[in-house]
Amino acid sequence: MTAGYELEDKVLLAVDCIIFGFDNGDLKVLLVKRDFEPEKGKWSLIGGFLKKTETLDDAARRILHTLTGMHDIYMEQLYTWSEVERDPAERTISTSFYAIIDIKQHDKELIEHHNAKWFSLSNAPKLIFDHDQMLNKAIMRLRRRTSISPIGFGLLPEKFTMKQLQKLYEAILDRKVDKRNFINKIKSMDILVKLDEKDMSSSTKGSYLFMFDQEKYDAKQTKDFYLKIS
Amino acid sequence: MTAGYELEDKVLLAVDCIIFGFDNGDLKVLLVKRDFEPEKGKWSLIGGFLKKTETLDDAARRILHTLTGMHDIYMEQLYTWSEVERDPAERTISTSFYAIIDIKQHDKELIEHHNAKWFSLSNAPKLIFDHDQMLNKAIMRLRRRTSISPIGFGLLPEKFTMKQLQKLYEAILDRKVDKRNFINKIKSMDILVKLDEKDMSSSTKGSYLFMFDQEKYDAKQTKDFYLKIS
DNA sequence: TCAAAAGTGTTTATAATACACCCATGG
DNA sequence: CCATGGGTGTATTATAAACACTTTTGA
Repeated sequence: MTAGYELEDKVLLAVDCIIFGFDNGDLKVLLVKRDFEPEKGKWSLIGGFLKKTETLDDAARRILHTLTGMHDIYMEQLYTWSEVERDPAERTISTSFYAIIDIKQHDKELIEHHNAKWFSLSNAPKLIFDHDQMLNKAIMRLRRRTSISPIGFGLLPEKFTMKQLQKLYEAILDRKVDKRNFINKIKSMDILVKLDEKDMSSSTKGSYLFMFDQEKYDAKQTKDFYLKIS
Repeated sequence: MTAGYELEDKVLLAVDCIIFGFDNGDLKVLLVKRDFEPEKGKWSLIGGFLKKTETLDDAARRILHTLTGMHDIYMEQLYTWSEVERDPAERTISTSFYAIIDIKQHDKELIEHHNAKWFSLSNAPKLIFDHDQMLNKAIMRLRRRTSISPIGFGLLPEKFTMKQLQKLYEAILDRKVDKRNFINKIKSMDILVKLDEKDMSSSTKGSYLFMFDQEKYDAKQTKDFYLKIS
């Protein structure tokens, strides 16, 4: 069997990862200082090149791990960018992926990787190539996702307060939501367990801690379940 | 300036187009008989390879035109497929695009291209590689899009009846919708103009013809406008 | 005159939104 | 005893869904 592919152009396929982090009410993005040309020394998304022996998802995981030490991050494919001059050095197509994680839970992994740094969305530096476009598209996608389906585990400590959860939504959606409506909505979703424990760190009264109920959450995920935050 | 890209793998980047067609209440997909190895003679999506000098969108348009004669079709990027063994002949990544068109308006262009053929979704043949997956993902995306935002121009004749529009939605969503709710909804969107003309071809009473109001439609498109069909 | 498709509104249910006061406690 | 953040419920509005009869006219 001979394939008729001999005359076709081959190109470099890059992967760029947009990692959003949530910490203390603030939505951030993880960037790295590029250590090779072109644009060496400038800030960029976490990127690298696909190898022939791996899928794009594999490549994204490998690159993320190499540049930041993080592992077990589920990333979702976002878009493939193909402007001819997007990388001035050579014709390169890039597929972008994104994920959102809890910064605290991954801080230790990151400490030794001094090239990677968290930036608040509001004061992120200008990025190389079309990475600003990628970031924007990722923000849009994240907002849409967030407003129609509950945010998963792993973004908050195992035990968290309603206030923390609300702050998370507010950070992603970039607007305030009504406390009572928010709580009612979350309750109606029935994916949280209220604990007897209280968090005393931010008030005299203390606020109840909650956990995600993995089973209920999974059950709902499979259906056409959605959440709309007022 | 030297780029540090020399050691990276290069791959073939393919483009596959999923063209949905609507004709007479039936939703179809356009397939071609492959005329090169591997899998020569089998049915596949409309595909080809990216050239170094074009974007993916350019490539999609070029390939669609080459294989079917169609032009001026706006396609939306769907997903990039990268399983290592997806094409057994050589490592190939593929970005898929989709569009939906009015079959009647493009029939003439297609007549001379005997390799391309419309198939109803319900009895499409098995496709090569991962093309069935691509098709499925495209159907899902099309349904979601359809249920949250009005379908554009170009899918129906310039003048059309409410019945035709309803059939279009029903074909895409693959379920019946209530006539009165549908009409009320469409009216509330305020993007159609009712003409004085009637279509007499399907009843003695005749049914009014409508046209899209391009300006109103564009205005709404820019907003967060959406439509939900009961 | 009747068959076949067109056209038309109202009621009900559900979901989204707006909104304000009391509670508990450590200092 | 009071300042601070925690906790709670209801009324209103908007949207979705269910539902059936009358009109027209060519054959």
